[in-house]
Amino acid sequence: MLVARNYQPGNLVRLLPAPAGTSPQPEEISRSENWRGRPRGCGDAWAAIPPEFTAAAAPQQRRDQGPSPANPEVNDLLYLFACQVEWERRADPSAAWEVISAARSPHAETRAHARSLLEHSQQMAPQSPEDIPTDWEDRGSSTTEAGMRTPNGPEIIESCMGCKASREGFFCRFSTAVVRSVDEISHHTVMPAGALLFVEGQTPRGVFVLCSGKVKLYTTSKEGKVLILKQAEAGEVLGLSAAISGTNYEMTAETAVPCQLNFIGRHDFMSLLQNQSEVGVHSALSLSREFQGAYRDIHDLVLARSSSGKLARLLLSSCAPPGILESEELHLRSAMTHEEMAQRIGSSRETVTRLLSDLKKKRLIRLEGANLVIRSRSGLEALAV
Amino acid sequence: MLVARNYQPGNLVRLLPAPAGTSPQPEEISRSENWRGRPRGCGDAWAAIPPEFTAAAAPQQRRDQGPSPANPEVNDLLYLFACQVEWERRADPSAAWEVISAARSPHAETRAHARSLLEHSQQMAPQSPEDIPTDWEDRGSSTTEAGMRTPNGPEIIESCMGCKASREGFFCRFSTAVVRSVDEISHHTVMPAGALLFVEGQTPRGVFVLCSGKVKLYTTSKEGKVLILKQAEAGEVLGLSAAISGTNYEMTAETAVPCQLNFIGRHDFMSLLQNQSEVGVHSALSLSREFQGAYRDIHDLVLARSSSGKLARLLLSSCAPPGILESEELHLRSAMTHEEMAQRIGSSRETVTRLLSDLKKKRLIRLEGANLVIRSRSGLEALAV
DNA sequence: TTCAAGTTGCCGAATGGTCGGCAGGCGCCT
DNA sequence: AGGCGCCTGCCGACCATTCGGCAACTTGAA
Repeated sequence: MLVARNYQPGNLVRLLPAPAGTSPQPEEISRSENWRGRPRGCGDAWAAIPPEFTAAAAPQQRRDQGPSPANPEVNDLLYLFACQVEWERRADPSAAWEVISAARSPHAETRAHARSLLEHSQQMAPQSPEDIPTDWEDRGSSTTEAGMRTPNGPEIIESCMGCKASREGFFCRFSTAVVRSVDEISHHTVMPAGALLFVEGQTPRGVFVLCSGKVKLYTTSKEGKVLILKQAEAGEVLGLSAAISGTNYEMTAETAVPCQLNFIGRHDFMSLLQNQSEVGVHSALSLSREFQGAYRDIHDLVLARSSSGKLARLLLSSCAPPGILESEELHLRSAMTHEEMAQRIGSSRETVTRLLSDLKKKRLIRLEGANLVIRSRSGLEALAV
Repeated sequence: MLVARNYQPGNLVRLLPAPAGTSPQPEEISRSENWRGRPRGCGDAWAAIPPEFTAAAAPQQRRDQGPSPANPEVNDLLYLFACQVEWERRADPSAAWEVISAARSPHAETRAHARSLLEHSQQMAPQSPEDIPTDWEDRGSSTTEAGMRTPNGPEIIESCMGCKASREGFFCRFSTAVVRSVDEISHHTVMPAGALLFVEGQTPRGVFVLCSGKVKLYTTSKEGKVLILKQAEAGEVLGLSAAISGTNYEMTAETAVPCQLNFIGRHDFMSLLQNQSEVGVHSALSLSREFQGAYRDIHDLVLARSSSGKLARLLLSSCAPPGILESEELHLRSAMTHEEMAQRIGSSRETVTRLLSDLKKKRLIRLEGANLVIRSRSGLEALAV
């Protein structure tokens, strides 16, 4: 079983199979290693690529990019590919981090490319946790706050047996005997915000039970456009459908806040599923809920006549659930940027900005500093159709 | 167990809970009873409504329709509502048929309204098969070919035990013991094309195993716009997620061709699910596949930059799977109308027509009478991104 | 404090899609 | 055969959305 580890704030942690394949294991990348405009944190990766590989890279990039003559980004893309090759050939984690970092680049094209590299590179069999590279922790030391150990993080769950977090409706609400079996095959981990649990297109390695925290689930189009499908809450399972059906992950899972997670390898999970009917029932129930949610999303996203309805629905759904004691005014500490809202409703940043100012003009919403106030809940509901 | 029944060709059969609630059971409506412009088949339903109910209907309609003064359809909508009331008050199936018929009306508004009525009316508990109204079969006698018994229909499956249809990958591919349990709680039925198995928004009554045939699954927006989500093939289960999670059906299931179906009531199914881990595994597997398909659809439908890509993908997916011996030219006996294509890609008929003529101009496709020939598979694939 | 990056707001131009309508053609029913 | 309804194809107009770019502002890091 993996030990729960804590990371320094200010670092990005990535869960990746190591180059030779590995059970999910956290790796870090300094946030100051900004992707665009040449790497700072691991500038040697580029130089380390043998010439024959960089040469081979060129046509590969061209094919992916299509005919884009005089592309100013071609060097960056070449660099990315080189990192990828380096990562696979030499098991160099710094090269991997480079690619991962690029996958979050603000530039759609770069993002799309990095993701496609990630997708193809991670198709490896899981490996035992013992093979964690010894230098993964050293990476953190280059940042300012190296070595700090979760100053005020949540309580760490070491075992499912005495778990306080599990509540009614949680996937892991099994009978004691089953919890024990689950615990035996579990890998407990803590992830900071921004960690990638799995990437769209990867072969499934297993399932993640989200003990606490929130995880963003999204897909990316070929052009790099992002669609946020849902935000998973504590008690949900992630990657279940891919693990069960054996097909590639259909989306990417990224922690939105620091999370407690419990990883179960696919093989272990499947045998549990076959032997304990309770697990099957819970899985079927979780999948059913997810499925219904997915179809509700399709309905809302595809059949909506305009974006304004989708935006209104998004605003309503991101504030507290409609209790009886709700007044018309609803405050929501919207940490969402316009960009993120756009990604949730399958639209563009521009449209969201325009629609929000429309709503402000119509006095349906109001801005109070960083957070948004719904002035007329019923008005929004009318818009949401 | 319900007896497998056969119906006359040329009739529409609807699976409905009878007004007092019933186990799913087929009812018929003559295709010649065209909905719009006043009922022919059951014109008495309108007259039968007591005045106080038709009066009450008016504000109800207004609320649903919003401010639409001088609406020429308001009479039709009133009539629909009256049928609905009649159906519920007097258990008059002919009134129910009227509503159902309207749900397939070519007019979006009428359709939307009828569906909303259906949704709310069918929220009743299932009832035993013995309560089949005695006159349901008489209805068929008003049509030209009354009494005919499947002249050339498929072989009728009476029991799962000796079932020849079940193949590898079918949901019902259980071990012999489980098949026997399933068989005991199964209701075997045959449905002609156009039967509604369940309607979006209904409370789940159970699951349908599709033994043979094809079933269209779709959702409808408030405005009556239809989105065809998928076409289920033999061996799939329908309504699984709703039955398991207990939430309302998230879509409507309508047979596209005559189908052999096997209905299992929700209560029976759930106890089977809890007792037989095999059933849980199969359910989880089916749900996983459906789920992945749903997310693939979201990805394709929402993230596509334009409709042309979606249309190209639709054309490619509706011809034979890409075998190795495929030439560039692919014939597909497209029984799809432009309207239906539009509903599959979440677009409008107009757009599909225009895109198809574009494709013809670009010599990527060709029309050979009723069916469509793909002249350049690779060209389409390039479009499909 | 200063700089850099990200976020927001706004503009005009372009585009792709929808709406509504109309006419021709085809097949089905009477 | 005639009539009817549905499907197709096409038109112009309109609309929402997107794109690209730019400037002001906020925020966090150096």
